[in-house]
This record gives sequence, C-alpha cells and structure tokens, in this order.
Amino acid sequence: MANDKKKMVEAITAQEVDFAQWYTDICTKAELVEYSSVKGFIILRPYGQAIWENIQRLMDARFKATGHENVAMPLLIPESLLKKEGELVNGFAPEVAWVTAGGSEALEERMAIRPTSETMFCDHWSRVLHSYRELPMKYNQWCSVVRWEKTTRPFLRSREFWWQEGHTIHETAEEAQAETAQQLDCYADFFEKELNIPVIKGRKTDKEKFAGAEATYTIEAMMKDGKALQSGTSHYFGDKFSRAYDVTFTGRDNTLQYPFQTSWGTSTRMIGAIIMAHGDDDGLILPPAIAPIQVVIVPVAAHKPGVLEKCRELAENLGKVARVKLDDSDKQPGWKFAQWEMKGVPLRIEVGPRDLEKNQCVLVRRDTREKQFVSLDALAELIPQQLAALGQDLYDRALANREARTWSAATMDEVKDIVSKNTGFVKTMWCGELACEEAMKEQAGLSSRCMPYEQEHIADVCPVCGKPASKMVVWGIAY
RNA sequence: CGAGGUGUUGCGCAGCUGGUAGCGCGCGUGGUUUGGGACCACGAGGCCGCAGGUUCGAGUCCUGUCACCUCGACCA
Repeated sequence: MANDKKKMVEAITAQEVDFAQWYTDICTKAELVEYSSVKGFIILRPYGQAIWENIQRLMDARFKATGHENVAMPLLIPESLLKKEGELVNGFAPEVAWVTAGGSEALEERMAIRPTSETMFCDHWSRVLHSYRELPMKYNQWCSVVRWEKTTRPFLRSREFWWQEGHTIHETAEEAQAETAQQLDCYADFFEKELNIPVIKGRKTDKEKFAGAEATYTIEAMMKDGKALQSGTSHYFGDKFSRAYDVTFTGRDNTLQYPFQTSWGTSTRMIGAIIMAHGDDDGLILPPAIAPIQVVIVPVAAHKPGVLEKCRELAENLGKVARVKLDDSDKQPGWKFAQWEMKGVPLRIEVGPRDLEKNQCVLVRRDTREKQFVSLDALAELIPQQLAALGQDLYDRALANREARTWSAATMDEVKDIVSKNTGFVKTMWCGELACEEAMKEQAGLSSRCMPYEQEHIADVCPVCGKPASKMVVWGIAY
C-alpha cells in the first residue's frame, strides 16, 4: 500500500513542491495538450478539445440568447488597415506575426496574422452599415489568434490561442456601455455557474486596459497558489474605432453619425483557470458542466459472469442523465481509478461481483474521494444530484481559498508585510496616479488587477503618495 | 532581450582519460491476474539536436549554430 501510494504521488509533481511543474504535468499527463514543434503553439488533444467544445457550446448558447450572431472573419489583416488606429497598433505591434510572401512571390504589402479582429470588423462595417435601422449589430466569432509572446505556457500564454471575440456596434453610447456590462456579467455568471470559479468584476486601470479602448472591464480569478488570472475582458470603445475606420450611419435626424462599439473575449485560458482553481495532487478536477466524461464506470473482475453485462446496461441507462463512459479496457481497476482521477472525471462507479449480489455499486466523488454504496435503482436520480453538489463544493472551496488569501492594507508597510509572507490579493485605496501604480509594482511586486465594482472604504489616502484617494484597487501577482 | 541550465528510443535518465549505444518506464505478442497504478516470458524501437573540425576511430575533444527549460523585463 505504501508502495502504491508512492507511485501515485510520483506520477504528478506535488503542488507544494513546484506549482508550475504541477501545472504542466497536468496539461500533458491528463492528455489535454501536446507541445508542437513550434514554440508557443500547442496541440489540443481530444480530451482538451472536448473540454473546449463544452465551454463553446454553453457560452455560445448564452451569446445567442442575448441576440448575438456568429460570423467568420479573415485570418490576415493588411498592414495599412491595421495601422489606422494608432493605439491599437502600438499596443500590439511588438507581438504581431507577419506574412510577407505568397507562394514564391513577396507580397507588396505585408499581412498581419490577426492578434485580434477589431480592424476587420470595422472594415466590414464601414461598407455594410448605412442606417440606424440596422443597429445594433451584435457579432461574435470563434477562432484562433496569434500573438508572438516571449515566454509561453500551455493555455495561460501561448502564441496561438483559441477564443471567442464578440464585436458590437450601437446607435448610442449608453447602449454600447450596457452591452459591455451585460457581457461582463455573462462571463462572471458563466464562471460561477458552469466553471465553478468565483471572480471579481471590475474595471482595469488605464495602464492595464486594452490598447485603444476607452474602458476595459475584467473578471479576475484567483488560482490555488494565490496568483491572479485575468479570465475575461469586455471593452467599451466609444466611437474611437468608428472614426478611425470611417464607420458611419444615417441617424434618426438624417445626419451622418458614428456608432459606439464594444468587444469582449474569453479564451482557452479558461482551461488553465479550471486546472489551477480546482486541481489537486492527483490531477484535474473538472467542473461537471464542462467535463467531457461526467461519470466513468469501472468494472472490477470484469471476466466474472454478469459484471460487464451489468456495466453496459448501466452505461446505457445512465447515459440519459449524464455523459457516461464505460472503461472496459483490460487495465487493472487500480490503474483505471488513478487514470480517471488524473483526468478529473467528477464521479466514478465501481461494479464488481460482490455488488451484483446486492444490486448495488460503489459511487466515488473525485474531489473528496468519498466512497458510498448505492443501490443501482437509485443511480439515475442520484447522479445529477451528486454532480450538482460537487460543482457547488468546487465553487465554495475556490471562494474559501480566495477569501483566505485576500488582505486589506492602509499603508505601504502593511502591503510589504503582507506580500513578504503570502501570495494573494491585497486591497488598498489608490489615488489614480500612474506613478503610484508603478511604485506598487516596484516596491511590492504587485500589479493592479482591477477596481472592483464592489468598492470598500479602507482608508482615506493612497498608501503610496498619501494623497486623498477614493478608489479601491485589488492588487496581485498575475499569470 | 539579459543571467543560468539542458539536448542520447515515445517518456525519464546513465554513458569515466575517445574503442561494438545501455537502463527504467511505456509499447507489441502470449499467458497468469483483477475491490487503489499486477506479474512472467519473448520482442520491436537510435542520423547521441544540427553543421563543420581534430583523429585510424567522436555520444565523448574543439568551433559554430539551433532548439528547449528556469529566473528576470514584456504580455489575453
């Protein structure tokens, strides 16, 4: 037994030994990704892709429920088009990948591989939009984009990543601002309900906002190690891009007007959030809503009469209430237990000869490893309940971790004292000056995560400069 | 882009002062097993990162180069 335990522990690096190594172990050993031959480009393996598809399916339904339509935009952006909006170009210039040749001929104008698609949407709208009657236009696309990052990690920061980017234009600023807020709420709700991850909603400081945006809103999640992960963003552009790209429409008063624009995005980084918010030393723990397999059935002594037959019958019946897989491979049961735990399957059912006699099975939760004997007749009712309970517990534990790792500080000494002992969120007041934000980075190693919607009054002054401050900022170490 | 490190079979590694490329895991076949990562037997798998050089002979020595990893600066 001691030997077995050792083997299992060795399979993945323990979180406390090396969290970063633990993370990459999960990515590869749970068969989510494989590294490709190009740095920063990853292969989403079937299991990782299945998770992504579940996320896509659920999010897409939410987008459509609020009147958004999917489109597909081109991969390449001519340099001249990209350059029309100065801030965007400056923001993305260092990390754009360029196509400079077609076949054997050099291109007259080089083409950017899209790092984001605001320019393509604007270019399109400049031609198709005519009247206020056509507004709003609420579009979304699922695609991949390329940003030439220097340091890369699977899901968290890769040079190519898969995402959705919503882009909308509206007749009025108020309408566009409401859209920005609605989509941030959509993300936050998705994280809490489907991914079981609590998030802090807030506004980015000017330093952290999207290049070219008037305002950027974010959901920030905390990982098990106390670091922050920016998990989704929603931007309000005003009419800045409309003017740069000459997107116009005839208004109700028969004058030419510029529409107000938003964009919002979430990416495969969400899978990184799932790994680091819920996983443990035995592997992944997947939120039931997006788990490709919600219940795995493992036969014990599968060669004994009736065992496999009963498992097949269960798999078929339970398939009506959950995503079920029967593992009838010829591996040892113990190997299967460990393997499916590594892959984060929320519930496991064990069926052996002894169970058949009593018309029961063993039901095991991935998160607590709690085993219970359950009547086979009760399973169809019990499984949805157990999945829901597990999801709620994942959320509660993630929230408890965040609360245990969140501190308030009124002075720089307090901030420094906190970060010298812990990793987590630190809440302080902030005067709004860039210099103070930079000082927080230099002196305490913290970047501003956001100015939360839910503000608190911690002190009267900025801890850095001592000037009056009315805004509260959440600071942290970001992935 | 700075500082350090590593490239040997799918993975993890050993290979000394140059002399027939090895081990563990995994993989294939057959058998015995099966309630927490089983065992036996046989077997397949290598341009020793790449390019030059020294040498009768290079995984090993020299030069160059590329890639990757860790830590910083930059970023969804």
